[in-house]
Amino acid sequence: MDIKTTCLAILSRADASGYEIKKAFEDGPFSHIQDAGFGSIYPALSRLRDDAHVTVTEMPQNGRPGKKVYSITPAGRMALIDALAQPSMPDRYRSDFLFRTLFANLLNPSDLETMIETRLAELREAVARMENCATCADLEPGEKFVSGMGLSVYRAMLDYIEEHKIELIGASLMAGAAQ
Amino acid sequence: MDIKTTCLAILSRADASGYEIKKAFEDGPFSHIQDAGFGSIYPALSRLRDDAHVTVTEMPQNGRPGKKVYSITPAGRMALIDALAQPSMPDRYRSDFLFRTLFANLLNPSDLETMIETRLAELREAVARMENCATCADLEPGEKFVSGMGLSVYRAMLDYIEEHKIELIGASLMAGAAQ
DNA sequence: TTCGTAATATATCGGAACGATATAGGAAAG
DNA sequence: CTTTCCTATATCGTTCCGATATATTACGAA
Repeated sequence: MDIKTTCLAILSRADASGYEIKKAFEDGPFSHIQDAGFGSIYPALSRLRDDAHVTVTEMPQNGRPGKKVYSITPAGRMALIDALAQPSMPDRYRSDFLFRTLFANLLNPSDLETMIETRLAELREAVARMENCATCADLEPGEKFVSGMGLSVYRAMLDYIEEHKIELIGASLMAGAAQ
Repeated sequence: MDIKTTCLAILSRADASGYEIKKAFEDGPFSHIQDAGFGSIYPALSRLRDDAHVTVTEMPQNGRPGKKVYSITPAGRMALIDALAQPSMPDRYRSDFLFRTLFANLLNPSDLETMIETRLAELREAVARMENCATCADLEPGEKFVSGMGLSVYRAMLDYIEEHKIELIGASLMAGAAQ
């Protein structure tokens, strides 16, 4: 899914500025499954404007740099529907954390343990945040599905690490003793 | 984790050609957590050679374009250990599939169902492949940990989609009827 | 009060990475 | 016998992303 389509999709829900699109990637239901920085969003919006898939309305905001609100056009909506109907790219997961665990023998055990505990804390926080989500009751079906999937996956990771971390640390201790 | 470090890590296990490094990303224990194409690997190897972190031995292979076997140097090993000790980047997950489900209302129900069944088939195949893994018994601890985590996560996804797909398709049918 | 920090807001640059593609011989399959 | 697949290296253009620059408001701390 390229960034142009992603921006179009967000704009199909509501008009937004580049900044608000960025926020949608950070906080909203997209946060766990897509990401984009300003360096991707602004060029994408420019190209979408060139293609007449969005229009821009500049709103002078008393002093502050004028807020540029982007709106999807009918042509943009058609392009979006077309792009969404195409076969989807396979999911991609990149994990520095897991890559490092593969080379746990090159890490000293205390660093490894710190790394694991940090990850556990992050996962616990993510799970807690998603469980106590105030707006979770009145989400629309698609958002509920994605959010539920996220929670389910985070729980699986959390449980797995808690159950098996001891094996990993044990192996690291033995590797250190062998040297 | 940049590609240079990733290549170094693979070379720390065994000498390899660029092609073999690519295969390690496709088949090996790395396949689910890191990826790189030739367009990333070859420039990375060139830069590693410039930094004296690897050496190259060209093996003329009776006619075929000479195989270039890369070996990690002591300096490379130190750079690797240094890089592995640094705090890890947060995991990143990108899913076209889940992004599309967020916009299920823009898809027609039969396309949506096809998409979901395709994903279920992929997940079932991945789980089956990991369960019947011939070499799983004699994996080293780090590889066992990562592989087990992968299996656990794939199962969680599979179960979740099977349990909740009906809600998603139902919502899509209603959206179609409303139009 | 003044200072610093965070939030709002847009935008660009350079480098890293990726997909597609070119090249080429050997092996296996049809 | 010919097409396709596997081994193997390499580059090119596009896309992407992190870092950075700029500017104003607001709020709390020193």
